[in-house]
Amino acid sequence: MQANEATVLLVDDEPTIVRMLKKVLEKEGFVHIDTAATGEEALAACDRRSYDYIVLDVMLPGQSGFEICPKLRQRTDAPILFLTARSSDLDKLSGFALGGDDYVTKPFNPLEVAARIKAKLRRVAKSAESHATQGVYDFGRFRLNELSGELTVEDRRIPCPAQVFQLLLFFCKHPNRIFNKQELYERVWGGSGCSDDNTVMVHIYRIRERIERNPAEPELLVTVRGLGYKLVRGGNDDV
Amino acid sequence: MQANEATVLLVDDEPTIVRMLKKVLEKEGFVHIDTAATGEEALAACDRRSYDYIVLDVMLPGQSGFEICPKLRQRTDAPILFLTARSSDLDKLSGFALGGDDYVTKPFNPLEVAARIKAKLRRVAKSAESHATQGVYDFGRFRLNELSGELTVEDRRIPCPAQVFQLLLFFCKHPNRIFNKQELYERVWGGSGCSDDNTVMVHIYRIRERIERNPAEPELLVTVRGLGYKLVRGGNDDV
DNA sequence: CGAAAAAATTAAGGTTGCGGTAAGCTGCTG
DNA sequence: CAGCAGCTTACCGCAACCTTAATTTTTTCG
Repeated sequence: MQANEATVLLVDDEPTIVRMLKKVLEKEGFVHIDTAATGEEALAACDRRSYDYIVLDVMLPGQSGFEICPKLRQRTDAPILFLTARSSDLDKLSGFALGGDDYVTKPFNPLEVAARIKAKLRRVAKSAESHATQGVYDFGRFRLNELSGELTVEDRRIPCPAQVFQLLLFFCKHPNRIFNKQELYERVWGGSGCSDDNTVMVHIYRIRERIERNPAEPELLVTVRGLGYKLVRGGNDDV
Repeated sequence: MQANEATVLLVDDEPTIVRMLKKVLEKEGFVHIDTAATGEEALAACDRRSYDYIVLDVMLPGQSGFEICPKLRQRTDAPILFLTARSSDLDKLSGFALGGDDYVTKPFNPLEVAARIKAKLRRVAKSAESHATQGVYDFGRFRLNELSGELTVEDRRIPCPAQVFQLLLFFCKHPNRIFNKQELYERVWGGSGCSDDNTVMVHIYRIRERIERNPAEPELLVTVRGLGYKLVRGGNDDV
């Protein structure tokens, strides 16, 4: 993905910052840049179209960036970069539990932001090219082949029943993104009936006992208390 | 297959997308590119001539891409690449059901699409080449000759009725890939009528009693409960 | 052209593994 | 310390699957 094709959304309530950042990004080759001043505007923008990258200020009027982030995640898989004013905000970013992919503290160097966006987009494009093609999802420790329906953990074929497979496949298609039980039930089981949290939970467990080194301390399919679960893709991320 | 020989069909109702994609593909060396704005047009185009690759938007006026795909499959074996707008559509592509071979989410990089098409065509060309002994599928224990319609198991000619032969041939053409009963019925029998799972199942059994050492414990044509059936082939895979 | 043979489909019964449910337990969190 | 969210285990019913058999359709051949 090149800068001149990517669409970027800037979310910040301070016009000066937005203006400056937009200017720099444009100079750096980005042409599709939208802006939003509040979290609500950002959500609306994401409903309207789909972005390749989102820059999100933490301090926003109304709902904070932290509150908005999970809601954005329901709408898009795009990488999110947090702008934080105080370094204490950083504490809350531990493990990027909210689904963020990067962060920068104010005051920041706009060129650095541009560079990070470019780097991430390059990486996404590359991985999209190598993976997904042929429906093979490789997470290092385990590998899932969508077409042959095979799960391989540490080079060993592990039997995987249909429903477990479907759920794991869903996570593989949306790595690093948090889903709560309702969402999972709706999107994997097919929506219809009222969701059964427990059913989802049991299947989460069935995935873990297959792919985790120690199911009691998940490293791949981690739970984010109060928000849901996410499949973390480690490896090639230089934050 | 080279880009300058392949014929490609683009199906999308948004003229801007079609125009852009066509332009990029032409720049990438493709010369035979047709376009269609609806599923109906696409079907008509496939009746008129045969394509090497089809790019199919999911969101189409009238019948959706998902609905069109099986009907295209009755007319052609060409690889189909789905363009999906929302990532939730992706869920429906589990197992690339419906006969799709690849997918890309909007907004997409047209160069990536071009690259995928080229890669697939290269792969198809290569596998067609390696199967220099045309229409002969050798699975070690058994061998199927498409042209002469002969099935040989452990060097013994085994009589094989038409429908059984067709189904086995289909599996041979797509080794290691899972198909459920509906898919099999649509793609081997010719879709139209509502699929009869039982018919497929009986024919699976007919195949097994011919090629398996012990039909009760299939090793070649295995069932993946809840997902479907697949013909396993040890070693080299070109899915 | 009609009867017999083969093949395809439909039907029926038996088996099993999976998926959902529930229930008890653990450990955060306020 | 109480309450709640999540973990873990075990169990049971059902649906997916297999297999055989009957019936219909197609093909073959006298």
